[in-house]
Amino acid sequence: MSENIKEPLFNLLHSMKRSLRQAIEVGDLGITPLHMRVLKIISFYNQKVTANDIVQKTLIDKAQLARLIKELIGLGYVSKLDNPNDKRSYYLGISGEGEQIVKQLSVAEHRVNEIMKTGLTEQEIADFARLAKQMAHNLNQQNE
Amino acid sequence: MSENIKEPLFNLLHSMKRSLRQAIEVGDLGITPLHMRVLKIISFYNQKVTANDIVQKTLIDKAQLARLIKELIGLGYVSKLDNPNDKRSYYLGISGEGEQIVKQLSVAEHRVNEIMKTGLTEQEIADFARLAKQMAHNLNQQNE
DNA sequence: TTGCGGTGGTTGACTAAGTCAACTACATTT
DNA sequence: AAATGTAGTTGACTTAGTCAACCACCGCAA
Repeated sequence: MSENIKEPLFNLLHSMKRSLRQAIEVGDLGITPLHMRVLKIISFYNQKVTANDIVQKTLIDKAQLARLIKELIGLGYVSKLDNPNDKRSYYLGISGEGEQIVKQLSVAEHRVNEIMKTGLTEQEIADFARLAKQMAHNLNQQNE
Repeated sequence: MSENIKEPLFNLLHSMKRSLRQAIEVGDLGITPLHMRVLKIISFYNQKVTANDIVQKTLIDKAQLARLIKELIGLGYVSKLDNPNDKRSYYLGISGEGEQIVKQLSVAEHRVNEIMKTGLTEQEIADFARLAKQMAHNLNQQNE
């Protein structure tokens, strides 16, 4: 009988979310892990990413994302820029404060990342990430 | 720079939860994936498991678990049995209907499991599970 | 060129999941 | 026996995730 993968995965995610939340709360400012996730993407693709792009990348529901972005804008971390090619959409840019937050919280995230990797080799980490991607891909294929 | 493991993991969990929910909804009866998770544990350790044991195993918050169990009892899938050694706690038993549900939904879960494993070797699956456990363990160590 | 189906984004209304604190009842320690 | 600890419950709340309806705009085909 082949192993059930879900249970360890649920456990891992749970622990990870808890650690991340704790790490992030230190320098707190109304930011949740999900805000952080989105903010990092916006930071990375600064002014070259639309809400819809983020939906594609993350599979976050577009309704939820619209709200997250509204909140990030409300906090002054993000702004909308007109997209001259398509008046329905807009590019997302990050503010100086936004960058601050990303930088600051990246440190915390990195710490969690390192803790998580304790006792594992780079090869194992890479394999793990590869397998996770593959499995997600398998599941997503199925649902279309 | 070492790879960030969180993003693929978040994606995988997201896809997995979605698939599971869909798989479970087919034969629906007020059951969520989390109910299922708890119900399976109760089925496995039938009459030999307490609420607190489940909290230890899963890290589900005890408040949340109390409510889940109340719901499962309300649905007639689970019952409480007095624990003669400790009047504060009780053992959890599963009913015939409960077993039915577990059996039925295990099929659905197994299907999702198989989809997830497409193109991976048994060795890779085993490694993946091992690494997930190790990482969860690392994180949990840290938080005490 | 208009009109029609599709897409990006927003809002409403909701369910599921997770958290924290306070409390009850019983157990253990000292 | 008193103090301290633990199992489970309840209240009140936050974070995530989902679905449907809608608007403004896009692109294409008749």
